[in-house]
Amino acid sequence: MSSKNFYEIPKTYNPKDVEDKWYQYWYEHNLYHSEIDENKEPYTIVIPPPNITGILHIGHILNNTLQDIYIRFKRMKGFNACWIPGIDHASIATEAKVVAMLKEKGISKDNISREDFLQHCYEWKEKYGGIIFKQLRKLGVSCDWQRERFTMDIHYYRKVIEAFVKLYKEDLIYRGFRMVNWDPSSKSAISDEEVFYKEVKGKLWYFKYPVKDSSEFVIVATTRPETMLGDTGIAVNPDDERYKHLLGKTVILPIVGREIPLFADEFVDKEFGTGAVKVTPAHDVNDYEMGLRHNLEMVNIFNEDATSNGNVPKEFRDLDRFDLRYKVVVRMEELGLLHKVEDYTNKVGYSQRGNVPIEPYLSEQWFMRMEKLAKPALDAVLDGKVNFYPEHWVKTYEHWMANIRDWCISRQLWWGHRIPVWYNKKTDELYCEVEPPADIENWYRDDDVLDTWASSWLWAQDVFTTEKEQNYYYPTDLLVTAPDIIFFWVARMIVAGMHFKNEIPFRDVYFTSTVRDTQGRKMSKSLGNSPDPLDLIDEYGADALRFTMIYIAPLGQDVLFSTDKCEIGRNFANKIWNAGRFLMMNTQNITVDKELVDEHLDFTDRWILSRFQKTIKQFTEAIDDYEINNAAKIIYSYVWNDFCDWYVEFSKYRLYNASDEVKSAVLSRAIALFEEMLKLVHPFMPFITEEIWQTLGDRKVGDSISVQEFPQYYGILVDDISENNVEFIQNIITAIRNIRGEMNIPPSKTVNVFLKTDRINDVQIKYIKSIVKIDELKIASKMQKPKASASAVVKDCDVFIPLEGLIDLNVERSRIEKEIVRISSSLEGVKKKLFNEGFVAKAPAEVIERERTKMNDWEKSLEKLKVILEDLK
RNA sequence: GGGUUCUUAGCUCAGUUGGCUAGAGCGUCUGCUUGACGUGCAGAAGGUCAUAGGUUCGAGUCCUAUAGAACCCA
Repeated sequence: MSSKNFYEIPKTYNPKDVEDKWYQYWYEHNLYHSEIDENKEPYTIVIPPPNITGILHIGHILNNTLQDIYIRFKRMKGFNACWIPGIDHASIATEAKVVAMLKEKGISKDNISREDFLQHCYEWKEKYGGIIFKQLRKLGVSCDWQRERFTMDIHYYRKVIEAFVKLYKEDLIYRGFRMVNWDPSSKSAISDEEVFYKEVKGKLWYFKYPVKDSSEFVIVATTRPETMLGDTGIAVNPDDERYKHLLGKTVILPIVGREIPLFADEFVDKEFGTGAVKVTPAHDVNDYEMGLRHNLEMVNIFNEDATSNGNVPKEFRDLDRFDLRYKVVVRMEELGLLHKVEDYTNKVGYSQRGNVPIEPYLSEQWFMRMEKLAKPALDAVLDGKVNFYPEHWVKTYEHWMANIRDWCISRQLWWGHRIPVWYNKKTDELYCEVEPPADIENWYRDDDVLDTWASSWLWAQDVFTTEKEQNYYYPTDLLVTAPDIIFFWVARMIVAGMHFKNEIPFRDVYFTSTVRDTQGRKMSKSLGNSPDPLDLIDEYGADALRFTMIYIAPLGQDVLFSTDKCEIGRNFANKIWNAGRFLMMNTQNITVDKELVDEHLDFTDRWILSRFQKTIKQFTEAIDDYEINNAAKIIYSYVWNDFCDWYVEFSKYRLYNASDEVKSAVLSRAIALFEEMLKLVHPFMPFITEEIWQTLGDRKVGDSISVQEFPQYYGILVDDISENNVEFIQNIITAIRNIRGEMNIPPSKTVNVFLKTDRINDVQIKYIKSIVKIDELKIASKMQKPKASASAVVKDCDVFIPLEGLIDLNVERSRIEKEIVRISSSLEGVKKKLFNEGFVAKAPAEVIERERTKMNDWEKSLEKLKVILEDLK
């Protein structure tokens, strides 16, 4: 967009021509690299590291646009802005992908060594791990690419291991044989947080268990008949009269033939089923607790993949748990012991990763003691050292932290940070250190790796590799993330920060909206309702997508997204483009210095300067308060309404009529203001603002709008008198347009306008005439309403348009009547207030004053309108 | 079952410590090849702020209850 070739500037903005070009430029000139600079205050963001298995989805767009807006804004504000990108090794997800990939090649994980398997994982990471960042570059993110990190980097890996060793030595990590959530698909334990509950329509089977030495049966109800093979007791509520006579007796477990006790336990709900429940301590959390209380045998009937093992009768072995269920039910029916079957809906725990029902399973695992660790992390948030936006997440956080349970951190996987524990082959002695034991041949190492979240919890601190860097950049300033990982990641990062560094990891946390489709459903691959962000960028441009997302995503609310909403951003980009196009067009035959010159300043100039100052202030405050979509609306409205609709239109009068000297001053100022405006827009729309900025002046190689100083607010430029003067003519212009519209006066037709006012000046008159087509403009402080004219009453001015032959008296009468009704009802409200003694006595003086002014204005208007109406009769 | 949030124009949402003549975008209707832009310009229609009480001079805003929706935890 250079002044030399205006006629080549396309009428519509085409992002494809510019976006990749400028990203390349920023990258080549290394504009977003940060180094320690003691003279500058740092502003730091660490990216929530995407999984190496992930691809870009619409949620990433929102999340990363927000981060980019803050980092660009702060950079322009003069901070040493540092945004650290990186990726997560995603232990369980990646291992599943690699296993599947190997399977396709005919390789089984069981047949290759751990080292070979890890080699495949690293190859996978090299191949796919970077994809998401290539995609993010299309979005324009201003990360510091020299600082890209990976959770398995040597430095980071070591930090994770050191943390484990430290916690072990502090007795905050222990090993134990416990019931855990078992994922049979990955054959690994998972944490409580990785389980989600699904409502499943199933059955409730009623089995008859014969009481020993009796003809009686006890009927138990169960949703999981297959587990009966592992039953070791029957429990009833101690208050249940139905079973009191059976307490202390034993029952013969059908199929198996095991003799199991019938006992009483408070836990049993008399209302559920028959009031008697089978107890399977090895395969149910509650039964496990009961088993411990009553010293029951624990019979594990499953292998790691949830097929039946050798602890069940021969013919039931090696069956998948669902086949086993079928077979048990059939056998019970054959035995005449199936009492009845009911439909039953219950909630079943599923593995988040494998999407299969989890199996409560007894195994040896590593756990982190959370209670003590959680306390300082909870306080940090409650005391406001860490701030959540929106604030209401504090309660969720508090609830979780206050009821926290020990965290199962071991995973039976290979890909990840291997637990730094060795066992002595002879003595079983346990050795936990960062470095292996010296006599390594006498030891074998724990096979397990750590839960991925037990590595990423150090992200905010250990992406900085030296102490000096940590001291400078840490704590970071802002974390932008989705609320669904508040426990997984946010909470644990605060725990890690407080424990290892005695310092918060970040000051502010921005929880993003959930992106949904227009029917309110979450975007998901399986629903196919998730548009590919790259397609959107291709169709609308990255700037348009960024702006749209922010514009429709208020803090703390879900956002309903659809492809066509991108038009908001695309149209806005086009508007900016054309405002620039207009200004450049006018530089064709005139010399301009593109400065905010003082020469030939009139009230419209002072008005836009004032409006711009207020916009800077409101915009900056909105960003500081994390009201980011409000900031988008503020800049949108300034650009579109103030700058384009009014200021540009005002400027045409002088650009087309005035002397070269005046033209030059007007244009200089307009361009300078436009350039300042671009800086406000830049954090939202980096590409188009760079494109226009670069061509608006002669820039040095390597210079960029993204490193210019952000516009400052100067209160001295706020000018309420000029704003009032512009509002005055805006009201008059709007009134004239309204009459023309409602009276169906064709645009080709010029009209005469009479203004009854005593406050208008010559300059204002010229602007009015240039904007609305007027033949004759007659102004007087005293005048009679001309015959057959349409009228409007605005503040300080009556507008009359003589319309001999064009006026429809009925239309005009109803216009005026409508206006009378509108004002009357408002006036009534104000009068009610002012005649209320309580109001006058108790309301603040300024409020009363405001109401009085309103009443006076409306009374005057009403009076005039009534006279006008009378005249029409 | 416990917790959090929401209910304002046809749709999606603003509305900051109560002072409102309740706003915006999209959509709808009318007119417009006006020398930046039809991805545009101008004008218009459209709301008893979920319901019922309460506090207050004054409630979309605060409190209580009810109804409905969403999410999180068990």
